[in-house]
Amino acid sequence: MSKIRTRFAPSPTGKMHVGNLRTALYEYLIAKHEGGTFILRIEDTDQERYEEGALDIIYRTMEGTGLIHDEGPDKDAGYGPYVQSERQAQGIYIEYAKKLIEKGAAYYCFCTKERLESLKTKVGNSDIDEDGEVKEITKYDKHCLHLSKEEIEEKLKAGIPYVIRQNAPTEGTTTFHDVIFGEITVDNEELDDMVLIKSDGYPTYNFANVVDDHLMKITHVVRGNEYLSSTPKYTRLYEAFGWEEPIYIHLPLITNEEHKKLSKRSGHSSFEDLLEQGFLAEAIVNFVALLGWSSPDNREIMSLEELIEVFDYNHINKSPAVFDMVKLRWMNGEYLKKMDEEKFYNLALPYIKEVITKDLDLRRISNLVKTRIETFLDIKDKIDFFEELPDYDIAMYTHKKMKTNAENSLVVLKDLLPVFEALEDYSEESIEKTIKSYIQEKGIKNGQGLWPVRTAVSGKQSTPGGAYEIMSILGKEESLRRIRIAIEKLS
RNA sequence: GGCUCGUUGGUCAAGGGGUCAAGACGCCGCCCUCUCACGGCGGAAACACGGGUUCGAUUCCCGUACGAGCUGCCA
Repeated sequence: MSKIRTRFAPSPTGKMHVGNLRTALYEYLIAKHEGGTFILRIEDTDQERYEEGALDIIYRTMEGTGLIHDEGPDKDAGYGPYVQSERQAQGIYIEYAKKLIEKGAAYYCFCTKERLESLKTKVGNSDIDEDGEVKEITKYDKHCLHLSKEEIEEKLKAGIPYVIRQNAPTEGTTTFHDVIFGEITVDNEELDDMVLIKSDGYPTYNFANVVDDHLMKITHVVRGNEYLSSTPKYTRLYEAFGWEEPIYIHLPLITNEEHKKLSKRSGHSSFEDLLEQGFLAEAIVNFVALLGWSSPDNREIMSLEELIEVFDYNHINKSPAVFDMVKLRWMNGEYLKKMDEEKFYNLALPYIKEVITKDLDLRRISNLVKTRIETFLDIKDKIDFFEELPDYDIAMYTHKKMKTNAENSLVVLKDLLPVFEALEDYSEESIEKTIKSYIQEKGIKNGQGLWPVRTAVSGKQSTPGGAYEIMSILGKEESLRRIRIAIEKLS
């Protein structure tokens, strides 16, 4: 079998949707698993939806996720250009559309918007679209198919706007094969004469895709499930051209918690949003890989390299997958825990500096927080007490499991205050030794001694790290100040 | 409405005629422990429903229900 060639073909219309990201990932994995070629093609045939900067987002996402393409606009390997608007300018699509017209598989259509509108039939009020409007269905009536050569010439010459439509058969059936969904057959009666070339001269996605996939020798067409129902039309196109169809791999949808297609507002719709929410690119990629696929050996935490090794597109799921933020958070936490200290520190630093302005050992704070967060955004709430002692309730000193209460705590803190005042060495070890010997001397439990101290210096029920770490990071002066405040509160 | 697809615990997800129906997240409990976390151990929790086929269906077939996608000169 020839070398695998897959392509990622995004439209530069905004952010990188996680569904698109997974498609790109799978295309990359399918190719790389067998040493194939992964191609980036830009599908900018919709001038209206084109957004400035969207191209940058695409490149940045690919780079950030490690999905490095072998061919693309910036790496021409002889199949270029890789940008559809440029291909359009070269007349590629119109050339192929005309070939179809010659074969009778396509035709010029001069119908006006008004006439098309009149073709629409209401479908009943049971079908309401997102805008609350009653849906209408249209099937083009092949009106222009019957125009004579002379009529067409005349209209063309007169400059009447036109589109080129596919001439789909009205009888029989069309069958195609999908790796994941198997054989799918539809009645040709269902096939609409879709537009191939728009009146602005640009090809539609439907047409450009088929032409480019063939011209670029794409072997495996990987795309979302939403294209499943239009695939028969592509099959007719391949047939009309006499081209061999690629292997189809339609991916199950990724949905939100309501089992609906991910929308822009759901907060996790794009890769960039996720980064902003404190997630790591590796974790996002890893997580998204597991939406619709699982490794044969049950591994879940996997690098891109490991994914390449074991990924098998024959074992992709059929059913839609819910994008579960909770599990993503867990996975991100796993990556954070595994990360080496230095790297974590560098990534966490900006978030730490958002809360800590005082001259504290940020490195130690970073280490404290490393195993306790799932995303970088969690850092803030965990370390804010280092910056400033919160105004806490003395009820916190009462803890039945620690066998301690406000009175006991006051005793402990009063006993310890002069000891800490006298203590010169505020290292963790030194503080630990000091408190432990007090505890031993008094014959009390660890908790009875440590709970009051930790509470006093942090003002919080729970903290990353314990009393020694906190005091040591805070330093002598601030620790003493907080203990004095505690004594005052408790007295 | 029509067409197409889907349906294993709350979520991801193995399995695919005979299994006590894996594992992970989350949840709960216990252990560790100065708190929180980490780590360790354990627990609750699923084959949508109805008919077939079969000695035997979660697995195959057909219906039903539910869900989703498509039904654009968007991709």
